[in-house]
Amino acid sequence: MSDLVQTFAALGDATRFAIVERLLIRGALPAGDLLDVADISAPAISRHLKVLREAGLITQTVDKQRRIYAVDPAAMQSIEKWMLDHEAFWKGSLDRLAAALDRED
Amino acid sequence: MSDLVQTFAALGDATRFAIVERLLIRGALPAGDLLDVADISAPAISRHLKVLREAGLITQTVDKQRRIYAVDPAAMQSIEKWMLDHEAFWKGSLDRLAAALDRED
DNA sequence: TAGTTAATTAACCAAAGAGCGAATAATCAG
DNA sequence: CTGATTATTCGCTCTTTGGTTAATTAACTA
Repeated sequence: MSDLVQTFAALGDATRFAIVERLLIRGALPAGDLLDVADISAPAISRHLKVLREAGLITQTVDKQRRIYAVDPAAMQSIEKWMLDHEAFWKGSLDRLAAALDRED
Repeated sequence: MSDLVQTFAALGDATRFAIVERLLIRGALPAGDLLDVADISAPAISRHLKVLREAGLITQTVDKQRRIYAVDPAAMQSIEKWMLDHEAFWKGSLDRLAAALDRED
């Protein structure tokens, strides 16, 4: 599986998406501060964190008995790169659509 | 499940990702021109197309007995919007990293 | 040392997902 | 009408995934 596919797969779960969003908004957080993103058990959250880590979306640093998680900007950049690689197709299509809508006036 | 999560989930499969990539590069194609993106049966491809359609990533138009598929630019744009919404965090982090690397010279 | 906090790993179960071959639907060509 | 083409839906199996509770690891507190 290509890296990007794994990245998308990791984001394709509501709980993991919520974890990433919170980390994007609040910055680095210990696992304990992520327990309430969904109404599931701590082990379940821990497993989601592992999936995100293995997909390269988040990094883990150890501080005493705490594990601090943060989004890895490189993963976000790889998504952005893919979008830019295909920008010519989808962005142009939107421009043409906007132009078509304009002409309807 | 939020629309965006469903979009990511749809892209988080190697076969479906390959279908979307081909459609981005070549533009609209009939189902038959997508059969060889993976070494699986036609029914399997058909099911993947259905998942992509239900996620809003591709559109289907009927032409005689052919079904023509194309990427929906709106789906791509919703991904791009999410990236931009959080750009301040991850893009800034990369800038800071680049600056730090520059200072190492 | 005993107890508490923070988080993970282990063992297990149910549901979802991805594959196949067979059957079906719809159109086209003779 | 018959047969070929294009693509889908159906019924089934097998694997993966996401959840649970219980047990474990590691560090802090008194």
